[in-house]
Amino acid sequence: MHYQVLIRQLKDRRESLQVTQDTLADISGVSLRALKLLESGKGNPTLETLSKLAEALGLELSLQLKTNR
Amino acid sequence: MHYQVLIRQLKDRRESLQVTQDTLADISGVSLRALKLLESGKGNPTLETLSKLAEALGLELSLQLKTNR
DNA sequence: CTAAATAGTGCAATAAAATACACTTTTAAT
DNA sequence: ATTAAAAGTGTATTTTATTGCACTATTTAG
Repeated sequence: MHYQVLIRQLKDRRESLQVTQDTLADISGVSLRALKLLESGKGNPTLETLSKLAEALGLELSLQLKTNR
Repeated sequence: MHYQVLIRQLKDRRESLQVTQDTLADISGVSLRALKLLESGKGNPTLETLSKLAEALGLELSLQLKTNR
C-alpha cells in the first residue's frame, strides 16, 4: 500500500504547521471524524476529502511519472 | 474543483498508452463501471481506486507544496 | 457506408466513506 | 501529580462510491 505515504505527509504537514485536527477539520470542511480516521491510518478517503485537506494545508495533489527505480 | 485535472491526466495518460478502458480496468483491478464513471467526470474516487489506476498507468500520486502564484 | 470496437449511461444492489456525538487515551503544560 | 488540550475509538446514520449487467452512443477501421 504505497499511498499510506500520502496520508503520512498530510499529517506531518499539519503538525509542522502546528495546526490541530480540530482546526484543520474546520478550515478544510472535512469532518473531524473523517480526519481522525484518516490520520490514524484507518481510512480510504475520497479524492474530494483529500483535496480539501491538501488545499487547507497549502499542498496539492499531483500525478508523477513513476521512476523505474 | 481543481482535482478534475487529475482525472483528466489519468485519461490522457491511458490514451497516450493506447490502452482501452476495458484493459485498464482489468490490469488495475478497478471495475469497468467505476473507471467509466471516473473518466466521464462523474466520480469522486477513493484514494485506493486512484492509486490502482495510477499504478497501472505507471504514475504515482504525490503531494506538492502549492506555489503561491 | 457498415461493422466492430470503444466509450458512455441507466438501474439496482452492496460496501464503505462521511458525518455527528459521546467517550477514552495520550500528550503537554503547570 | 493534576489538569487541559489534543488525538484516537465506538456506535449509529446518511450519503455515496463501487460493482455488475444491459443498453445506447460514439469512434474507428475496412
